[in-house]
Amino acid sequence: MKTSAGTTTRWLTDEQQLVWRRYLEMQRRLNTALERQMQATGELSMPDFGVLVNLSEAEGEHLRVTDLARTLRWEKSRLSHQLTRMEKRGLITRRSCDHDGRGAHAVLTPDGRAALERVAPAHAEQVRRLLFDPLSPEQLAALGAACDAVLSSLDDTA
Amino acid sequence: MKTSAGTTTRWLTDEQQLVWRRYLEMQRRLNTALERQMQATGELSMPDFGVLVNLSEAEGEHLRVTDLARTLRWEKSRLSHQLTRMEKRGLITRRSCDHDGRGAHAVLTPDGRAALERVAPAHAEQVRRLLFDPLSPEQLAALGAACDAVLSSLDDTA
DNA sequence: CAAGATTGAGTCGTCAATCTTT
DNA sequence: AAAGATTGACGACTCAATCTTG
Repeated sequence: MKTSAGTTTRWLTDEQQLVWRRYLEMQRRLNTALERQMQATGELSMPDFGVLVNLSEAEGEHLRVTDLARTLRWEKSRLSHQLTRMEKRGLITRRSCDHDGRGAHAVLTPDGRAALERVAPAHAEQVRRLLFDPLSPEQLAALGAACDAVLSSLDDTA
Repeated sequence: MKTSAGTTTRWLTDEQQLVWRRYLEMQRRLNTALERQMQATGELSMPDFGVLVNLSEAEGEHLRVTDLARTLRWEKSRLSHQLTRMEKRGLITRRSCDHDGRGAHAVLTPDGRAALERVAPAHAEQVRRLLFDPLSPEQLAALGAACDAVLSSLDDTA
């Protein structure tokens, strides 16, 4: 785009511009591909999958909603909506908390666990194939370092 | 997650797992931060911004809907919905095409251009600050190379 | 029938408001 | 009042269906 007059904005360099657009495109196409396959192999969305993974890794396959929200770094309302949709489909149930009248637990159902196991292998394969296979070990390390650098900078700001 | 028995799935290595989760988190938090600032400084979303940038860069500040969809690599229906919302807010208008009765053009309005110019400097600053400032030149190059590698692999598959 | 484009239904996500329990 | 959680309204995206013109 063209710049407006009289400002001292520091724009992106040409290389940064290019990388930024490529990054956005990669992100979107990767997401689309993953979403589509997950939908096809097990009628799950990526958010569904994230919730199911976390519950399956938890002791007793259940978690307090707050803890789950913190682990996923999701907003409470987003998680609540998500759990409502997943409950409607029988992937999880909600159970009230013993020691805290305000609290609630999300519990993995057998159906939820089954869906997860149905989907997980193909998902792992696809992530490997689409993201990691194309990367050299150095590029993998660089990507990891880049994520870390950006995340800690985000932590400082926000 | 735990693996089911009897399969030969090749899972991700520990390092890949870690990078993948960090990548997902970076992606989401970066998007959230950018969306929020764009909303705050100019009542625009990232998709709005993408459309406005492309129109502003086009000859005469208008594009055929098909061309715009191809440039953005968006599905037609997504773009159509997006244009409807933007038209309702006065950021663009639609004009029918002279030489093809089926065609339509999306045209940047003065309001749309104003919104773009209002938002662009802070957006560029933020992308630089959140993504590029934390990266060394080597990391920038590596990220670019990683995007290219993944994208060309996606091109081969899809 | 192909291509260009729009529409409708359904899911996902955010924000602000709400309700309950501590 | 603060913490835990839910709800409603609205924007964003996908898929399938539709409409119109070539």
